[in-house]
Amino acid sequence: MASNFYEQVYKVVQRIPRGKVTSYGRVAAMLGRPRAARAVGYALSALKDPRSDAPYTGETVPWQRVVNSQGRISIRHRTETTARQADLLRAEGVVVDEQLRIDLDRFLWEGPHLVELDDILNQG
DNA sequence: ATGGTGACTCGCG
DNA sequence: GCGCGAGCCACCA
Repeated sequence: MASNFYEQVYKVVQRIPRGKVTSYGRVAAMLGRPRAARAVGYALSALKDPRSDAPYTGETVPWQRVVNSQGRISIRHRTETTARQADLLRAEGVVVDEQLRIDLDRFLWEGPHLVELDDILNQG
């Protein structure tokens, strides 16, 4: 199992199918840390300024597919980033209304089965 | 080691 | 449904 928490977050996020979303809390729960939602958000914010040799960047990790538990794009982002997230999601078919809400009954990704998760974290 | 910092959540009123 | 307050956690100085 990868020792770096951020790396695990990125690996799981990369498995979110196009056109689907999940929440920070759910990603944390998948990693066995149900209360580490904030850390997940922090991990994704770190994608903004990656090291030059970093394998995980905003280009390789579909960060836009992670929203809050209410199914809303976090309004705490900088306005421009929020708008970009909405655009990216709409571009892949996710319906985002004017209040930046997404219907989780339609677009929520339930996550991988336990056996798959093990492979994701170990192999990637 | 210690404390500050978020792209979070949940429970209340 | 909305705002607030209080936990919670990995990172980094």
